[in-house]
Amino acid sequence: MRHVAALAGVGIKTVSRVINDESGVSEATRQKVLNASQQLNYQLDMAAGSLRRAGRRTLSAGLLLPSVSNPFSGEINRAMEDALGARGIAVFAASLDDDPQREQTIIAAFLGRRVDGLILTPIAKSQAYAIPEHSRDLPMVFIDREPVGIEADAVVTNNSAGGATAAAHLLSHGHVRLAYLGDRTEIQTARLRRQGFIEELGRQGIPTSTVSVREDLHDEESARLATLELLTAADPPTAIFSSQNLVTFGAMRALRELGLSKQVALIGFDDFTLADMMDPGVTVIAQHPERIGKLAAERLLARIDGDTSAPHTYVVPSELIQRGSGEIRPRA
Amino acid sequence: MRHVAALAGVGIKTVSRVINDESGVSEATRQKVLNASQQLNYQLDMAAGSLRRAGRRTLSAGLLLPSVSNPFSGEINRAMEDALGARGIAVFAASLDDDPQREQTIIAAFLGRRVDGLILTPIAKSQAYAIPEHSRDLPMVFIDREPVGIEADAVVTNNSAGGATAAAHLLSHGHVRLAYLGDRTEIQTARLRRQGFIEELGRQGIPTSTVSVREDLHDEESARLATLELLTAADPPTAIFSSQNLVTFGAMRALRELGLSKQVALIGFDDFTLADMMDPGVTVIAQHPERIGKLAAERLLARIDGDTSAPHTYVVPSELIQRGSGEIRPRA
DNA sequence: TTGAAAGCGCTAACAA
DNA sequence: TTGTTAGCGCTTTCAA
Repeated sequence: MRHVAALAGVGIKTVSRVINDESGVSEATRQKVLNASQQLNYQLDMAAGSLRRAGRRTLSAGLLLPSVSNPFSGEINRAMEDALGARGIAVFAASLDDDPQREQTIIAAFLGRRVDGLILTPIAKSQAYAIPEHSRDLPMVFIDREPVGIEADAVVTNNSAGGATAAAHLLSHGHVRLAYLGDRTEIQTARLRRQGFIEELGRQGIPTSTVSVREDLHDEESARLATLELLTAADPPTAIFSSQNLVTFGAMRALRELGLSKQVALIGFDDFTLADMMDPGVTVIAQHPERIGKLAAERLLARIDGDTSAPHTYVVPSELIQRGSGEIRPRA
Repeated sequence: MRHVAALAGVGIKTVSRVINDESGVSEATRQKVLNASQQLNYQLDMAAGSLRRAGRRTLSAGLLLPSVSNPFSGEINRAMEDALGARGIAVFAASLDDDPQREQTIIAAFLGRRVDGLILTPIAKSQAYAIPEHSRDLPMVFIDREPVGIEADAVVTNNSAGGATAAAHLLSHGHVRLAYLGDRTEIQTARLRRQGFIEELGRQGIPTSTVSVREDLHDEESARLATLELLTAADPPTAIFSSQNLVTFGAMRALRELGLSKQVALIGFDDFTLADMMDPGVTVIAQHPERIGKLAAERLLARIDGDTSAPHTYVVPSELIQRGSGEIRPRA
């Protein structure tokens, strides 16, 4: 900037004014500065600027996701980028891998970079450790899961309603013996999906004893094995609700191995690519990651802009998408 | 930092030394400083530090991808995060959407944040515009496609070899009438895949006239329509090579609509989730995004560390994965 | 309309 | 082993 000022023959503050599009610069001076800055290929250093700027905005935000390589996270990441990018905010994304330790490490790394805000899927049992930062005015929005031990905005899918929808849908197709295949029970969303599913069954008079619940399934293989066991036992279920993508995949594999894909109903939580190309197409309770991401970004921007209203949890509805597997009726 | 120094009753430089783990601080002083910094919940401001630090490292890097929401990019993003994160480097990722305009805008945004390096999938016809930055010592590594108009490291899949492998595989299963379904021809990788495919056919004596080439397919629907046309015309191909994921999906849909999934061979470039669960399983030429990402990150780190050897293009081999669709033989 | 001076939080260079 | 001073590139404040 000094160099530009020298070349243009003006003061450094004038250059700053031109570069930042502030008013109060004559057109002639403006042109001189613009020329000089082009000649020198000048690039404003945002970090240096934010050091002094009121509010100290760095125009960057941190995004903590299960893993940037998972499609659900990818959609959220993209929605984030679009919404924040429109305001000139760049986003640091990082993967948590279900590791509470990482959660803290990454947050520290982002704080060190003085991000203007944080959007995160909480992993640790409690986010109370973040209270000092949050109350120090660092905007935070939680997504997918509500935070524990701290009051902050959150944007989540209506997990229990999704589970209930799945239950009602299967019941309406005549099933009585049902199974729930769930992820690790320490995961809040998994618990809510189960709860919604089981409660709806209860409301409709299905005794708990005829519902098989298998949990702590966190990958395809464990889900496949659990499904195999379930279906080869005495009095197997005629319908399965799987609480998550990988679990759904495992269940699909087991059904195929047993030749039961067209006999046993299946509803999976989470939509996935090519679900309609399976045979039968896979009925799912779809989440809307792009809406979640967009809404979370909007909340973050509002907080950055000074919104100090009470923290609120925003719920994005899930949606039943019928593709065949969920509409299979039990054999007579 | 001043506050910490005051509270600990030491000089500011001593605090700096402790926080940055420099040597030459007595254990007693160290503890005093550590205590004070914990009490104040002190967080080092990296941006301020890099302003003065020799080399001006910001410990951040920029990653430009087709879209953070696409699975291939997601894998690369993840590999990047792992490799760079191990060195304390945080990554800004951004989506290009095949828009050359965006490419420049985003690069400018990253330069303004003084990233230590840039990893990018080039979109624009030429990257010559980046020469000033690159020669000004900004490390850059190109991935997926080689840059044009600038000399820099690149990490790419062996696209033409992948195309040739597909051709050879189909020929070895007795096909004579083949079709190539390609993405936009201005995309370098698409051109290379076609070239490898066609050249291998030539080498094995297949006349060009028996090869149907349909290009400029950039989404599922256009690929589906092209495939339908191809298969319902006179003398249809008995084998299809599709140059990209979405194109493969479109071809799969068309084959299914016509009831030809088990009659017409299909090899797709790019692996995808559930490819083995299709009926038949889809044979693919798989790329290795995680290897590409890792290698690119390593090259970037080497450059950041001062490697000044001549730029080089690294080739990551693709891999044929047989799952059934590519092993279908033509009807007698 | 323009610019000089101070200072953001930190590290380099040097002095004690 | 410790501390002081200068200054990184910018914006703020205030004066011209």
